[in-house]
Amino acid sequence: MSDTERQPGHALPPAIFLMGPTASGKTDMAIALCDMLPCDIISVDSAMIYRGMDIGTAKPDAEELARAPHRLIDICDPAESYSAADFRRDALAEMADITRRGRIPLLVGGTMMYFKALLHGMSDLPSANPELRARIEQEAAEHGWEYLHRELTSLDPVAAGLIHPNNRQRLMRALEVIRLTGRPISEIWQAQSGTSEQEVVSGIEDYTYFTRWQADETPSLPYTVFQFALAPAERSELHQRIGLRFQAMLKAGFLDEVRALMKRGDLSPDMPSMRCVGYRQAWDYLTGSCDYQTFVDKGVAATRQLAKRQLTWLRKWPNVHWLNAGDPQVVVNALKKSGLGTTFKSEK
RNA sequence: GCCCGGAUAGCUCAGUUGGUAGAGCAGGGGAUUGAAAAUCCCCGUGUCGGUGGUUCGAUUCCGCCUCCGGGCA
Repeated sequence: MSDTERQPGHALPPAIFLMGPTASGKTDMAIALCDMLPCDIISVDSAMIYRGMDIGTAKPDAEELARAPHRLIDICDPAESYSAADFRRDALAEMADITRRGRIPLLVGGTMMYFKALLHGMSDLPSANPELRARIEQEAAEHGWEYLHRELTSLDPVAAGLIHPNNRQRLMRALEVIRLTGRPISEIWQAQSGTSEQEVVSGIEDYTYFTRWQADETPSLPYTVFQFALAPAERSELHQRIGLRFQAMLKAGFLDEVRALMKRGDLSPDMPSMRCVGYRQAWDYLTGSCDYQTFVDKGVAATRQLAKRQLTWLRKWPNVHWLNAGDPQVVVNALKKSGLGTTFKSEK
């Protein structure tokens, strides 16, 4: 957490985070903000990255996208997978591009892991290796997952202590990293330091007017970040919105969308895309594993559970300005109060 | 009208050979380093339908009542 390579005298360019649980109204607010501030939207959403997954991900429609283009949506085929590290790389590039044009990156979404990766960076670790993972699965089938956890205990006791034996996904990842690098993953975590994105923002040093209001102090992201969380004050209100939105998705043809994806024939329910909330439950219904009402109930419940996990992230998130109404003027006022937002040349 | 089942946690149900009860789901809290809308951890007091009786003690046994299934008329 050292703040070494930042040159004094050069203020960092601004960026806005608009975070919040699913169905809290982030997209509407972001689009409204685009009419009030010189900002461009980057989506921070691990589901909207997929092409052909529009209704179930509550992706903005064509008209909204024409009004307020979103970067980092529709960048993957549903058969592909994408990672937090991929997101960090792509988002940094988009932020640099937007900043270079004299505009403000507005990062909007609910994938908190992506926000965290962007803000704090990630250790230099190898990416997923499907062949190795298949081999580890095979070993688990032969000896059991407890055996693999014991193996991790002997190779990397620190990581083994942090990873619950039942958490196969993380257990597998820890073993994967050890086998790929020969080093314990916990050692690499500890070795993490600020990485070198200085070059990413080179050429944009003319932002001298903002204060450090709610600025994130971590050195890893070379921007002054203004962070907002949008969520209703009452959980019950969010639940209500989730229920209504799920019904609206059904009316809009969500099941047809999933049928079309299934018809391709190359997608399977264990792929990240098909594990998304709603899609997983629709898959079960369309393959006859449950009845319609069960599908609806499970889909709504899964959405509520997602929102709960997103709120768990947000509750402890430092430097967040909480909003419980979808009024974009509140954001603009908060930015103005900080000194930002008045000096931009409106060049729409 | 008669007979047989049910009635226990928000829901579906298990259980107590009589000593006031526990699973799954839902819900709540938490973790989160290349799958993160993922994955995982923790959290279960509820007039055991009502009312009389037997009993030291009844949610459990017996009677009656109410409601819900199913069957016979």
